[in-house]
Amino acid sequence: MIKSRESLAIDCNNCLVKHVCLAQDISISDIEELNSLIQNVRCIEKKNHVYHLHDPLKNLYAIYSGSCKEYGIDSNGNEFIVNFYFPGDIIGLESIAAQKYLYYMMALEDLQLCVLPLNNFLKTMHRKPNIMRRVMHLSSIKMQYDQSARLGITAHERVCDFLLNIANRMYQRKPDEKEICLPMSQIEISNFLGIAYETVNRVFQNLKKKNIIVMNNKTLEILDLGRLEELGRLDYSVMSSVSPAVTSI
Amino acid sequence: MIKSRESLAIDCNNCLVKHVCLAQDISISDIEELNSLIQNVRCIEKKNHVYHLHDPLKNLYAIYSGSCKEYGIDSNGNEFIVNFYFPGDIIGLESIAAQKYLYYMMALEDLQLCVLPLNNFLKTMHRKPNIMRRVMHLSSIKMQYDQSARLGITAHERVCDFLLNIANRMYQRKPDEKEICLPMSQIEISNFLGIAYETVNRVFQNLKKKNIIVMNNKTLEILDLGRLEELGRLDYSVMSSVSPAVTSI
DNA sequence: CGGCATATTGAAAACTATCAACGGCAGTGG
DNA sequence: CCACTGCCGTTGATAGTTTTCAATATGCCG
Repeated sequence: MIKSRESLAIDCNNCLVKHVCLAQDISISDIEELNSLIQNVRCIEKKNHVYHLHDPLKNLYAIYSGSCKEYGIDSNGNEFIVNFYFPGDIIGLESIAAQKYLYYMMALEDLQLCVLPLNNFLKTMHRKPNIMRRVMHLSSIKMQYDQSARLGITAHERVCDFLLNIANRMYQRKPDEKEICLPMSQIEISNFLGIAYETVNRVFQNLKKKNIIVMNNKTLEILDLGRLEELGRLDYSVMSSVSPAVTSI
Repeated sequence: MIKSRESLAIDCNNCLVKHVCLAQDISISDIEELNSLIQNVRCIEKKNHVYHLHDPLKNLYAIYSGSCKEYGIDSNGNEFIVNFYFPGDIIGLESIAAQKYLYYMMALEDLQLCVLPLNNFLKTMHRKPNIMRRVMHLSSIKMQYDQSARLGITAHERVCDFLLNIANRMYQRKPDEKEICLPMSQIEISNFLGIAYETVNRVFQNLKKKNIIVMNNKTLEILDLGRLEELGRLDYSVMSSVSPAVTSI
């Protein structure tokens, strides 16, 4: 379950998502500092947990591959999904203050996580001001996405904003990929957006009928970005101009 | 409009909200570092802007007194409120990555803002690891609140969660105050929550009728916290146990 | 193949937004 | 000082959207 980074030949220098992760804008010598900080990779199979609510927080994680969902259980015993995370995202940031994880984190696909021991990470930030700046930068982007992820009012707007958000983040990661793989189910999307899953499905059907998107199975392709943006509420031009880095929805 | 901190006798050591701001958990000698970093206070009258969308980001601000709203204009020209901020909150964090402000920030009441010049602030964080840790801590709390502020599904849940969120934050600031002053209008609450203002009003009327809250003018008192929590979705016990510090909704 | 989770669709019920009207209150200007 | 104006809060009636309930289809996994 835990493997050495070395055995998997994982290195911040040749990482496919370093441009959205810690290593962006960091000098070669400082990247070595990251490489020595991050010794291990945790591998977690689909549907397994990275951590549970209230587990003591010892590590943050940077997603090397795969995706996961962050969720809690409300007072009625129902799951509520707080966020989805993708390669390059840092997970655990919102739990630092509490020193224990505030939510459950479950793999949606098989996950490879670069392990960031929190205390050493803070020491590294202190030694290397550029890494500290990079962490502030990534934190800032996460705040920006968290604040604006849920702004749409109607179910249509919410679903369109969700698709734009995901598409935007995927574009940062792989600008050439037209097809987006959605690792979460429609039920999970509906849960995240706070609307009934039948409604999510109907909005998807509607967007398909208007030839704005195509979907088969889990793959999504956006045919008409302009019209999707008209139907959503957010102006994503600001977001994409920020930087090629994203931490969360 | 800009005054020296000295002339107003403002000092992190005797600040009324230092326990939710930067100075918490910081040694006396490091607090002097904060005091020398923060030379000025910006005073802004009610309904005036702290900054506008796309202004270059040179400063963060710590709210010394007053409150403000963060908002944008959507593609239809309508205002959408992203967040509310109160004394002790740091504003501007989500704009660091973009190096320009991502939203408008308007005073809801007369504001006094401690000015944190960003570059010097980053240098201070580098010099003083405990201050860096404190900033990470406050960032973490902001993420936590941003993620969980909007989780309710129905209008009732959303309004109740909003009240719990505000009450929680006010309790951190003044544990003895039973009455909460809501500096924003019902219209602004409805805008923030993404529901019609008539609906917000009806929920308030309903909560009053059930003797869960009392409201006159802008003051709110929660009579039955337990029932309010039942009606909301979030479990705020986790939040309040985190730490006596909050950065945003 | 069987069993289970997810996706899809229709119809009815519930909820929320919209439209409209009115009262209160503060600020403005004559 | 008082009328006037505009913003905010309040309430009812109606229209529109979304949820809920129900039934069926599809796809995945052992």
